[in-house]
Amino acid sequence: MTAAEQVTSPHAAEVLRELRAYRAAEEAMRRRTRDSMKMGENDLAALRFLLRAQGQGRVVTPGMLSDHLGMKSASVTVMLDRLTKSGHLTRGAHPTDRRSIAVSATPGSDDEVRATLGEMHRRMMGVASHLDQRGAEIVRRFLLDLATAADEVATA
Amino acid sequence: MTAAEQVTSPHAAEVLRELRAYRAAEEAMRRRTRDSMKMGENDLAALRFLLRAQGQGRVVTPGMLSDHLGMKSASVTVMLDRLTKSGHLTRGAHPTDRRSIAVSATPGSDDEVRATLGEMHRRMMGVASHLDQRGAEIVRRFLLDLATAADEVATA
DNA sequence: CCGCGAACCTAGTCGTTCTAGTTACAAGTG
DNA sequence: CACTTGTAACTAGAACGACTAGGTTCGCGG
Repeated sequence: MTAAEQVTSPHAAEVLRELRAYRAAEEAMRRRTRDSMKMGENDLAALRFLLRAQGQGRVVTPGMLSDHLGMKSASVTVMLDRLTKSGHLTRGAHPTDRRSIAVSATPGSDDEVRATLGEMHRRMMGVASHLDQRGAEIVRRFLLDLATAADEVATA
Repeated sequence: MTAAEQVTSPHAAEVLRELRAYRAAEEAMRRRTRDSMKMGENDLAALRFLLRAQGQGRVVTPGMLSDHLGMKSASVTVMLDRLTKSGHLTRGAHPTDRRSIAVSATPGSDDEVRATLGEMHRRMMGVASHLDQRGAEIVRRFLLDLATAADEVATA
């Protein structure tokens, strides 16, 4: 707005506008998914985390979900109750630590999430595949710089 | 994972990984800001919307916030109560429609938000400015395609 | 074998949003 | 001008989700 900001190149503003538009679109998509599954934000994030870990054969405990989602362990317990009652996951015995618990997604939940987020992932992969090697490098660098910028804000 | 997805170029996966990293970083940044201001997500979004509109001399009504944030008007009322009590905004008379209300941010609120999100915006602008014309076009196209993909998922 | 810490759960509270219903005003019609 | 319909915001009350505090069970080191 001020004269000092006029030094920025005109196409930079275009890029940021497009970035905002993408973020809005993705958020709206995520919201539609949550609404159609009648879930909260954390519930869906937990399922995604769970499915990804399961795909790699890793065991997931409530504590890991607590760390990953930034929730207190008590809140995780209630969330697991909720998702268990809705049939999205089950609690089982932990293979090595009898204090702990192994959380696993039900097959139905797996299908449900893959049907929506998997579709999204495929499309995104399609978009990214249209980049040639140089384009990919440019985009990658751009995203990396943005992430660095975000990390540095309000941290110093 | 399956053989069918092996057709995607290897650098595409890299790009998507970077994209996820950026989204996580931005979300974390936003969360830090919200926590430091002790506000909810919508509260902060409302303030940003308000400040941007105010910068353009536009009048903001509760109804506009309701539309923009996807909240019910009743929820907006409560949110305005909250933000008024915390000293971030004031309610005033609407210039033309006496049914309506003009919401405006307090100077203190303006400073507070600019100090954090303005900093973020400057940094993002800096990153985007490092792109040359061709790079900007590539990134812009990429983001536009992603937004289109998100829009089309679960809509058909 | 005993105490300490870790992992999870239970109970109670608070904050945020929603639905339903109300009041005040605007706009169009005879 | 009187009347009807629609719009803007608010009030009341319930639902939902996350947090704090306080158990319970179990692994581990002395």
